[in-house]
Amino acid sequence: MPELPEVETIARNLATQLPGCQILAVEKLDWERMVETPSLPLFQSTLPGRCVQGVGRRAKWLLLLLDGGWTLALHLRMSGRVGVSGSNPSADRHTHLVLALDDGRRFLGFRDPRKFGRVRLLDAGGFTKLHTAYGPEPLSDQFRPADLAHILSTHHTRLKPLLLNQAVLAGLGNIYVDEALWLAGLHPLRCSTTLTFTEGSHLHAAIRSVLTAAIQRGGSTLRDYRDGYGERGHNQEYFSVYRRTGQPCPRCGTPIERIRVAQRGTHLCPVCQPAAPATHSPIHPSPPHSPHSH
DNA sequence: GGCATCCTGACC
DNA sequence: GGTCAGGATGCC
Repeated sequence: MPELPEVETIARNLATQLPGCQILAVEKLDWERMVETPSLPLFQSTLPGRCVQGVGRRAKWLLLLLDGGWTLALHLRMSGRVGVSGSNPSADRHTHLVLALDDGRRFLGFRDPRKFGRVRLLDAGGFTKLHTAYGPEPLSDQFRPADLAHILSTHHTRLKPLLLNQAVLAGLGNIYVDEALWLAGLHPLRCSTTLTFTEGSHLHAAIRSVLTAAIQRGGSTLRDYRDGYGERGHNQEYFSVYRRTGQPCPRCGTPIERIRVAQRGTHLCPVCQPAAPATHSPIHPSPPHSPHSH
């Protein structure tokens, strides 16, 4: 599920509700593999009594900044959902972590039907490691077109897998890569080193535009995603290509195509995003048949 | 790079 | 029954 805009939306919601709250108890934890670090006993014993001092986000991690220098980091992966509620969500079979807050009348719940979600309780060192494991934040003022140009020129890779790589650039997932590449008019299989500086600048602008608009619309809800209040996002109503196979391109009317790139469903306009030029010097002459049969 | 794997649920 | 799904990792 959540990519940068969804996690950012949740973080902003929780930032209005959680700071100042105390974690009373770990009310429920029934999927132990969810906790990556530290050991379960330490996780269970460290949380009670901690106060939430702030809420943030790094890449697709939701960060609850606690007193004592601890950070509770939540990764929602595909189907995770995090929210505060006034009733205890422990009875729900898909809610695997519940923290009782304050006097026990409010609860922070982490629901995840697919059980891919992960939780880490980090000390200051772990917090630093988390930050350095990821590439730049695309919406940061520090992220300039030249920074993307440097990324593109130093990786000899197709655009989509490159942009999905969190260590290279933080926060993009399958939806927003497809949308950004369409907006920039770039084919997902283009090799990053073939882009001109102008194309790279367009991609830089497209990434920021797509993410900013999605945050303004509260994220994209396909199925599981809800914001920190349990509300759906509505950015999915504005998709240009994502899951719009066969529907007209908003720019030129050509039916949107779906291909598979890096094992991910990938959506594009074959006219606005011209096919990838050769990524290597052509050792072999052109193939005898056009790859397009129609 | 490709592929399997971690899981459950929805849809055909 | 098979296929697909917003993510990430590990193993050729």
